[in-house]
Amino acid sequence: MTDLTQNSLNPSEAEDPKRSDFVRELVSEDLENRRFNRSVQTRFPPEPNGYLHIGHAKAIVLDFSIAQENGGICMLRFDDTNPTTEDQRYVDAIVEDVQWLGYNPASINYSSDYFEQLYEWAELLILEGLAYVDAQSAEEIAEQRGGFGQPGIEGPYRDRTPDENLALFREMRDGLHPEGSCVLRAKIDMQHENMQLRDPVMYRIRYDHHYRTGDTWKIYPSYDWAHGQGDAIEGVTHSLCSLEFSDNRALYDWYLQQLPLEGEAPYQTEFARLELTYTVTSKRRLKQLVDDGHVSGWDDPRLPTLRALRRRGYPASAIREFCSFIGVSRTNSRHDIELLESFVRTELNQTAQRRMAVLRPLKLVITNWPEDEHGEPVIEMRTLVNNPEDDADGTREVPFSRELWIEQDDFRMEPPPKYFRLSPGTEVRLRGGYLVTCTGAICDEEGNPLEVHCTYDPQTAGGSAPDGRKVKSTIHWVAASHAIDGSVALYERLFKERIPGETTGDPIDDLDRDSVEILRDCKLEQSLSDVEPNEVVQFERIGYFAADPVLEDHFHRTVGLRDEWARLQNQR
RNA sequence: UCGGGGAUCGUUCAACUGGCAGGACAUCGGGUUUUGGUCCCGACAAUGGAGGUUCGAGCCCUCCUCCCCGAACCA
Repeated sequence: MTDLTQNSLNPSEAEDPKRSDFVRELVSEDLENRRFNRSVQTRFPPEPNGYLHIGHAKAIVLDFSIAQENGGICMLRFDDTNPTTEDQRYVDAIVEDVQWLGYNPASINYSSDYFEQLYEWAELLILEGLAYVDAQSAEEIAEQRGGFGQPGIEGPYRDRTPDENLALFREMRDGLHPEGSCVLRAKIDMQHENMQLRDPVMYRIRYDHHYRTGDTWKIYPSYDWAHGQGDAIEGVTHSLCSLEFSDNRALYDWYLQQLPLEGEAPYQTEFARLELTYTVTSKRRLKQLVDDGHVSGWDDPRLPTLRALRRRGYPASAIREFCSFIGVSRTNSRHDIELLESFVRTELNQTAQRRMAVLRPLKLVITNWPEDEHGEPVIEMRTLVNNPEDDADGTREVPFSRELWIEQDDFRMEPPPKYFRLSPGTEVRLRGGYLVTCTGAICDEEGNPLEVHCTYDPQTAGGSAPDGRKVKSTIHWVAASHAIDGSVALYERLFKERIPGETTGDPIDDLDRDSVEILRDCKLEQSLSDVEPNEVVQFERIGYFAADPVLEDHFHRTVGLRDEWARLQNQR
């Protein structure tokens, strides 16, 4: 189960300094001109045939914030006009994801609830001679539609009488015609330069079971015949969608003009969808990754789906902030994934509690550490700050003793230039513990360190020296006697290329086959066993990690900390 | 080929609709620091091209170039 409770909007988001964009400008103009006699209404209209991803988040944030900023409402509407591909489980998942993102739709609607109304309106168009039943094959219809620069031609059934059409259409509804045998088409203009207006299909016959209407219907409305009408029925004012629907706008308007609607009709505005570097956001590509087993499922943390980002530890607020920051335009663009990550870091830096975890352990022994009366090493409790960015998070007690685990990366037998961490003869701080000086190390035959030896300065409890001397590095540690064993999943980008598939046309070719690394012998600070499922903590000096919702002591790397040392090394 | 959109620092979003091209991320440099984190300071860097109008053009006009979308009984 996923925790969906902690997603109220930040106050800072509500009073977001008004950034203007062309959509908001349109809305304010409409408000000034009193175009609508109803409040601003928007809707997020997914088709329940897949899972929501970061691209949808942009649309969701836009739809909801436009409404919120103007005292209006935003609804969730499932555009479920295709029984072949849609399913209730997608509805459930989408509702959950929208909620997790932090939004409560004013209502949850379904295009399928309008099937009856849509059907009546279709008969109306037929009666007015604006729609006809075409008994040609899909291929024939496509052929007659013409092409870019070539006008279409009118088919043989175009001039049937309204009565004939009505009878035929009712037969279609009643299941008297096989699938694919005929369609209802709007009678517009086969020569129109906009192909969308070349007698578009309004209804097709499908004998599939619809997940909501069951077997009630044998005919299903097309997207265009359902969408604008759904908007109108619901009272939508501003119908926002992505750029590829630009050409559909004329049809959207045409349909609404033919119908006896009250009040000003909604109108459609298109904007550029969100693309990100090093990932894909298309239902088809995502489905392929899942179906072909390139990832473990729709919530594989390497995916850009909302459930994956959630599992990975991305805060909903960071996604929201990111989406409103990037704004909205009509330019095809691809944002750096780093920008999203920087929003995640900014949020998590403020909110995530700090803990110590050693991912690749190396034993460190403090040779002059005292023993108790039984000859056992003393266990000393050290007090560590939970979050330097937020005093309210308080402190915790962490055991410290003679034998500790430290990160393999934090010791070098022969330190490279600029290496500030432990090496023979150097002194470092064990965070919140003591200053220790390395006296040497036991190595295997190949020279790999097995155990590092240090002496500690008893005067430096807490980590500062009374004489004021400085050390160049602070490293994290976990007491060997109290460490819990855990595992960690380190994620890299799923794709090696900035624009997956750019060169070959197939993103799969750019898949990084090693995009996840599981570390199984990690040593975790005791308190890490208390972390709630999906909670994100910072492993000091490493990154942000989300507790797996089911696996014990397993963490997913949300995002790493910026790493100056790694950058230095890459420079050479 | 026709129709519809688009083009501003490396990436993106701005520029009060004709008045010194700004921010964020990234990069580079510096400072602070018990996280090589955070924070702070600084630097780099752009109006696709050619004409025209204007005192003045990213913005207006003309031509050109390049990119995206459109010929499902998908959405």
